Amino acid sequence: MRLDAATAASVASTLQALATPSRLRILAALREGPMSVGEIVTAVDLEQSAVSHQLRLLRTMGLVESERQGRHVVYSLFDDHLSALIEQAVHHAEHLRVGISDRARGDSPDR
Amino acid sequence: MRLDAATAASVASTLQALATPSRLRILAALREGPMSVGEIVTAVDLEQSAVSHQLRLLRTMGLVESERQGRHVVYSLFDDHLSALIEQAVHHAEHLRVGISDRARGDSPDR
DNA sequence: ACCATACATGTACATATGTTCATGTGTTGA
DNA sequence: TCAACACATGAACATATGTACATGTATGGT
Repeated sequence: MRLDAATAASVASTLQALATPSRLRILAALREGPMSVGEIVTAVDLEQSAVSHQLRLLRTMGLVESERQGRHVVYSLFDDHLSALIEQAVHHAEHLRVGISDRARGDSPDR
Repeated sequence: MRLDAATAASVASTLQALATPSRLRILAALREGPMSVGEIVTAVDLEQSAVSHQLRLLRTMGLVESERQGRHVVYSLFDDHLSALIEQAVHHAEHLRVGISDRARGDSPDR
């Protein structure tokens, strides 16, 4: 499979959206169903500001949608393809982690 | 699906390896089979130094393996799971690109 | 009208990341 | 042994990225 530069850039930018702990947790949580920002904040344990910034990014990239409900804004995954991609990515990535020297920062829970 | 911080960090770091155009192209090329560094350089059109650096990263993360053959060093994907992950990631990511405002990073618009 | 709630946005900043340039290391052939 | 080839590595650098802090905006209750 050879990817031309444009396709690679496009796909990479989408993958980039899944490639950070905070966004991955947000997206994984949203797989359970639509959630308000407040619920997401609780689910991922980040500052509200940080969550909003990441949601904005995900929204700009078309991975999530938002809808106002009263004072709340409810976010949801764009579609089932994304949900499937997340599930498989997590599944495969965890599988790949078997017996890895992993000196790359896959740790440090705090921050 | 709720991911704890440690799992999210771990999976995210793996996904990060796929989330850059250069590495994605390298990995996609390697899906066709083992290749020497020189062949990879030709395939992805990057400087040899840049390719070596990325290969080193991929190797440290356990995504690729290398074997010396004469003056050449031949790289290959770690296993079929990775190959499958790449294929699906590309496939899904391209599908997600349909009708997206995609104001993020360099790519061609379709709207 | 006022205020609390819920979320968004601007700014700043420390850190991470990818590439290039220069140089080092290992291997083959003459 | 020497030269070229193939690749790795170190350093420097510009840029991208994620977060916190401060503040702005919209909604609902009283």
